[in-house]
Amino acid sequence: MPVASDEARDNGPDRISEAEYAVMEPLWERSPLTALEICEEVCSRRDWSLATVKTLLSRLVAKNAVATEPDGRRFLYTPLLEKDEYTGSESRRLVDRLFGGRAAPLFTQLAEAEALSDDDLSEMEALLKELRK
Amino acid sequence: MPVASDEARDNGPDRISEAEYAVMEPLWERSPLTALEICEEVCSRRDWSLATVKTLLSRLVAKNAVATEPDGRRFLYTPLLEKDEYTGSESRRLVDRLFGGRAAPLFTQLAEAEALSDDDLSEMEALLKELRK
DNA sequence: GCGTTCAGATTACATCTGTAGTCATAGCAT
DNA sequence: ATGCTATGACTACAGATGTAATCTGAACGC
Repeated sequence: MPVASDEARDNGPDRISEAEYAVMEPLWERSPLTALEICEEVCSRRDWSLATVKTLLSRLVAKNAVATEPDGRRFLYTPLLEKDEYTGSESRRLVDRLFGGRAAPLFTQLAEAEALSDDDLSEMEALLKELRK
Repeated sequence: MPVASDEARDNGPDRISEAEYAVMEPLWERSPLTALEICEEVCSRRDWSLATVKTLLSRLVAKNAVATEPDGRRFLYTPLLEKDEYTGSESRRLVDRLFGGRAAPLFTQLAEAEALSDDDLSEMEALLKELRK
């Protein structure tokens, strides 16, 4: 039986790296998944070997970002860190670091980079209206 | 006379790290600056030694993000990478990586994280109106 | 039962980052 | 001229990250 690492003491949530994020994505789509299933999702896209995915998974477990559940001889992996939690904190970090915590300049920046589609504009208008209620 | 590193071959602009970014900030405020002047700006804030700033500066030079100009026995440093260039590409990266290139979900995310001040909302309204013209 | 195989665990190793310390040298002060 | 000093260059080194290869042991096939 695979032994769940006795470490992974409840430390605050560590930051997860870009490669690790790529491994989280399939888990956020659907979980639990096995290492192999995750590899099927990402290995071709990123040109990784299964071993790489396994390494990243154990680091994620060490960081308390995913949980393992034994299933026969292997593990099923489930995210502990929610996607929104992650994207939220990363977004916040960016805004804090680059724009002094103000969100508006970020969107100005994106507008200048022509990174705002018409759909984006409509959705943001709607959301703004909502927030203003 | 200080010898400009013969490296720094014209490679595309490398990514700059968080610590390096901290060194760029004073340069974006005002330039050129000496290493010491930069240290005066950031060393206390980040609790760094002058040596650290110098290391970061040489890495930035190697990455073609700042230029040096000899001034007697020392260097004057000037940014080559513009602040907008940097914040723009970082913002874009985030949106691409975390939100599939769509800006609206980022906005939603920030709203949910209560990272939007009233000022932000007003500015965003103005920005949207402007873009819609 | 017993070997094969497939999982996770362990180890590897180069690069990047954060954070300095030390070396070498060009100028300045005397 | 000459030694002191300020400055960039070089060196250091631990931890994070990207990217695996190898080891070890349990499970399945026969």
